[in-house]
Amino acid sequence: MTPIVTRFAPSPTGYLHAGNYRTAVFAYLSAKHSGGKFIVRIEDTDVARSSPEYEASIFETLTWLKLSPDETYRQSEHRPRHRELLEKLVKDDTAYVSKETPQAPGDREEVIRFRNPGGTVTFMDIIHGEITTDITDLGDFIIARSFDEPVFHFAVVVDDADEGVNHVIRGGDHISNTARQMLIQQALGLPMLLYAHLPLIFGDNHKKLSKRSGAKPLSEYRDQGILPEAMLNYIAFLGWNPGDKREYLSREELIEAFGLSRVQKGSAIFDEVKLLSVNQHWMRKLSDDDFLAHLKVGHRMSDFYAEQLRKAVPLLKERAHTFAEAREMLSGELSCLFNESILDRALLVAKELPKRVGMTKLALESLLGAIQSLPESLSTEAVKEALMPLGNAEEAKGKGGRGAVLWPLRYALSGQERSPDPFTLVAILGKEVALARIQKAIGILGE
RNA sequence: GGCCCUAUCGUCUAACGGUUAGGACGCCGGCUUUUCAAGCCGUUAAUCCGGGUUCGAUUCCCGGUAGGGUCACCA
Repeated sequence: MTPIVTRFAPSPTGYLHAGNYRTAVFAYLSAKHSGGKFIVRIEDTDVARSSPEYEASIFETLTWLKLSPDETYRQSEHRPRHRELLEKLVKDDTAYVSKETPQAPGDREEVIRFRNPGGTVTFMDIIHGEITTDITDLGDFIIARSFDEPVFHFAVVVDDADEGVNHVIRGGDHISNTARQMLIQQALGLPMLLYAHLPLIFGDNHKKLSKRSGAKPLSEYRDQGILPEAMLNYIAFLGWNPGDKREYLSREELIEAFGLSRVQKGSAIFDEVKLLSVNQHWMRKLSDDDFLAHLKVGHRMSDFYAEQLRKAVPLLKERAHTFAEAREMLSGELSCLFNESILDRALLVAKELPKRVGMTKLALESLLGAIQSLPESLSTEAVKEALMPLGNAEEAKGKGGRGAVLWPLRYALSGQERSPDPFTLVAILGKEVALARIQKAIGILGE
């Protein structure tokens, strides 16, 4: 297979969103799969709208997502070359300087127009097959505002040729631009390119994802704690699949499996819920150390906190879909692992009081003994083994069943309606803390 | 509106012209260490419509419908 040299060509007029990113991903994957080149070219021909801030943010996001380009260019750096070819076209009379009546602010009195030969242009699209466009009603389209200010269509064609691009992989919204670009290309005697117009990605509103329609900047997903692996995996599967049953592929596996031939024709809707589940998958694959690093909780923490945090990692992996969510859990449903003053007397009493304070107290007291005789280093399994008999005994008696002892235990330890199961709590809290909390609960019940 | 593109469960998708139309995510239900989460099991749910071609169309062709894209001195 011939190596694919392609480019991702964002204009620095906004941040990257999932729509842009997906084009970048498919281009990147195509290039890497074939052993070719992935070029990033900043299309900043529109000086008025471009900004260095956006350019920086684009590269920053690309770096986060690990889509490193083999080469990068800035279109404005090619002005002299654009001018040279613009002059050539005018000299050949395939383009001409045209007097204009400005229609809008910023419009020039003179622009360069391409002589439209009329008729139709047909090209073979890798994804869609043959596409024919009628160019007659395009008229003599503008290719530059002046010799030093080429318009997108012109600059793209020239740059692609100069950079050795052989495949144009871009969003389907460019289909109608292709004909005029090919016209310029032919006039310049440049080599033909292969085109792959990707189906668009829609938002919930079933419209093309765009800044305007409120597509989130990718940086927001980063801040939310979405992993680059997850983003890549999810996006790659929007409009493509490997042809087998696999759903979770790493970067390397994606590069290996990717091919434009399996790209979907129809557009797809970006589904955050699915993204979340893909992210959870990748979070779980992280080592505990890496997980902790991604969690980014305060650098200065007590030894106790650090130790508890480490023990909480398996619980977080089990529960959280993002790192932001994990952080919330740390101060919410998992706070009982860190905070000493979690017992809420009102709740404890309210839940158990009306009928069976006595029973609850008894259950807690028997638990006390059982935990006392536990070894110092605890595993959830060992705790369960030691404490379950108490629950089973209760079960045999009927009435409240295991819940009659398990629920008070869990509640005495967590002080919360929702928490990890009681055995895990004992194991993570340790004997000393567990005993203290149960004592305290007994005290409250005794009042 | 002109031109162009597209059309399988709610969503992402699979299916050499022959399958009980499969999977994943979500939803719903059940089980489990009477919570939450996770896990396991299960249920629900789709070939847009109409014509062809064919022994046989999700699949090929045409028409319709619907959705989308594009019609800049933005990219």
